[in-house]
Amino acid sequence: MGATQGRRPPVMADVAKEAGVSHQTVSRVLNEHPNVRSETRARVMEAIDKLGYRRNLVARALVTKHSRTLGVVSFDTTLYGPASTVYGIEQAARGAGYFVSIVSLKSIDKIGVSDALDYLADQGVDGIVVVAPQRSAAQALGELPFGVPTVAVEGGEAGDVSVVCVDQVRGGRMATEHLLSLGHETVWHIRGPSDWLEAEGRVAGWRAALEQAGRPAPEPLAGDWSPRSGYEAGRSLASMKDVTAVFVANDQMALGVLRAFTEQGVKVPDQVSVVGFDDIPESEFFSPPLTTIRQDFGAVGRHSIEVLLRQIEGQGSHERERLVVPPSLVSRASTARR
Amino acid sequence: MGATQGRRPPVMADVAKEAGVSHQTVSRVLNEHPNVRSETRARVMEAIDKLGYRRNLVARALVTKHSRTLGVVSFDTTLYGPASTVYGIEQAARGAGYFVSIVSLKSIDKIGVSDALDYLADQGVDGIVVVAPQRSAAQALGELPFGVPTVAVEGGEAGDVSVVCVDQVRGGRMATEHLLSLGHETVWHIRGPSDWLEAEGRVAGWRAALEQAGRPAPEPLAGDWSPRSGYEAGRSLASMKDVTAVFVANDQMALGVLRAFTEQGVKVPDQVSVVGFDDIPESEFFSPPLTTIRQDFGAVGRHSIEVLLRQIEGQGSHERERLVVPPSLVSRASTARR
DNA sequence: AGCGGATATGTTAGCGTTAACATTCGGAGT
DNA sequence: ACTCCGAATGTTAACGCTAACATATCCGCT
Repeated sequence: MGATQGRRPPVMADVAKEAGVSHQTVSRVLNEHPNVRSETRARVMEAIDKLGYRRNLVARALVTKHSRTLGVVSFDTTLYGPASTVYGIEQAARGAGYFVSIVSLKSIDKIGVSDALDYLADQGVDGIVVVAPQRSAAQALGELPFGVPTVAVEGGEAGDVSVVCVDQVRGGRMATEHLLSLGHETVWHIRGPSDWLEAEGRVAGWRAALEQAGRPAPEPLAGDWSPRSGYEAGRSLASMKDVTAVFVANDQMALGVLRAFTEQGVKVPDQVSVVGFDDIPESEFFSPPLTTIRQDFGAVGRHSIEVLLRQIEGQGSHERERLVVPPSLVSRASTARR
Repeated sequence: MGATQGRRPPVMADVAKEAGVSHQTVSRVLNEHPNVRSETRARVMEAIDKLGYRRNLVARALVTKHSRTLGVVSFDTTLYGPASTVYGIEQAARGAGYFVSIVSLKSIDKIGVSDALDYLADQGVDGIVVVAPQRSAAQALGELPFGVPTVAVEGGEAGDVSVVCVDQVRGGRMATEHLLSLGHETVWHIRGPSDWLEAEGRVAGWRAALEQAGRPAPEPLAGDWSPRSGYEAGRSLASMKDVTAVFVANDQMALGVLRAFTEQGVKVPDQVSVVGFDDIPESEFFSPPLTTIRQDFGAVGRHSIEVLLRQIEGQGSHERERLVVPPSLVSRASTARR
């Protein structure tokens, strides 16, 4: 007995005593303050090692008012797109020395997003990235809590915040132009849900490409991103005679389309060419391997963190940025010359 | 001038003054302490509303020593399995009033996991879930930081921690028995990487089922979970005459196998039956739709949080638990009677 | 009236860190 | 030798909250 060396983890004062300095000097060593004699520094480091001291980041956050934690709000991180984006965000954030706190929403309505933002703001995050691919989510960004810097990913013209997104319109255009360049008369489209900004963008690009080429735009078929909805749209398409090219708004639905065509004896790409969107890892091994538009989710994640950190660190400047990542065409065997 | 009503967010003392009570009473209201007159409570609530007060969780964490944050360490959350598990964890944690801080590792080596654990421990998390599907990751759980409660998901016989996992052996057995019951003489296997516990378990189940039926076990083919590796293994298999049934260790590789068989003119399920593992959303729309073993990732996530919270809240009890989630067979069109 | 014991509130003292200011010390400059 | 300055260190006071203890206040009971 005697010494109060309980199981309590050591604090700065313990290290200070061990090293024979004041706790403030320990703090200086930890924060790499220049004005510390290197001999003192060594002594402190030794004491830290000996005691197994770890600085208490909570106490630090209380006084500095920076938690070095970023919040991420996303929708269904089970899907490849959101999962990849969040992954990119997390990697970039950690690289910059920030923790990442995640909130995955089940349904992404305005209330859900607002709640999530409040929740994160309460926790004291230094900034927030909202992966807001739906219009309703983007709208929720209007009322942000208490000046927490925020960036929207895929957020369209979201409220008053910076946005990082993939150029969906351009992607839709690329897919369509690729098919037209192969000699197809026109291109059908299976679109995503109407409240998704990405779906809108892809439709717009598709329509623009057709218009520019002076081709008629058939009525787009509605899907919900799921393979099943693609399958159902595919069955409709299979029964029509004049369909030779289809641009499907994502790879999962394209898989459903391929399945439907296979069942109906429609040969891809001999009779119909198909282009998807996303380039999920499976696409290369569909039957046939799918031509698709690749989105660089990793880049989106990285950029969103860059923009956010710029906003956090450069306190004053309130200019909202808008960063657009270009998609790219990955040509495989599901498309052929007419 | 005069009043110091700057842009500074209000603190408890401000609310207290506004309501004409002490800050402690405000604290009691916030923490739903019973001994507060309902009239006082109302007055405090009103003041909170009026000032737009939000309690500072960092300060709270400093004094209570509980951050109400859980850490999650995972490997490549881009993959469907990990992504789904993490999603389940996050939902369950938030439901229980905890924040979730995520660290996604690129390569899951022992050092990576150790670093991640340190990192989270520094941040002051109340508990940690490690999604440790690789042996090397599970080993890193041996040296845990400073008594932070920890649960391993898919962690095998991980060090000294509780484990929640899917019964991989049983899954492998189910897949194999299903094929044998359809009249196949034996079942080939395309396995996952050897340092993955899940891969091992599935191999073991497959082997056990064959042994029990007194059938010869062919040498398993090696894969790395990717569709490409499945494709390559599939090409080998396609060139052999006596292959009529294949159990593939995950759905992505199974997709590659189907692709290879299609290319080689091998009909599934007429000539060869194929069973996968995971039941990813795409499997139902492969050509043909894939028979597979479903893992309930959501349940795994939920259970891991339950176990972890039990460990956090019931401080004393150190019994490590082991919770096994059963898989289930999803029968589709890629398997047929011999 | 007086007392015990809930019930409601206030006061004080930290939690472990950094910021701000105070102090000491060793030289360079005159 | 003396001043002055900057480098190195120490001391004190927050940060915003909860825990623990202290102080009313009210009620029923003898």
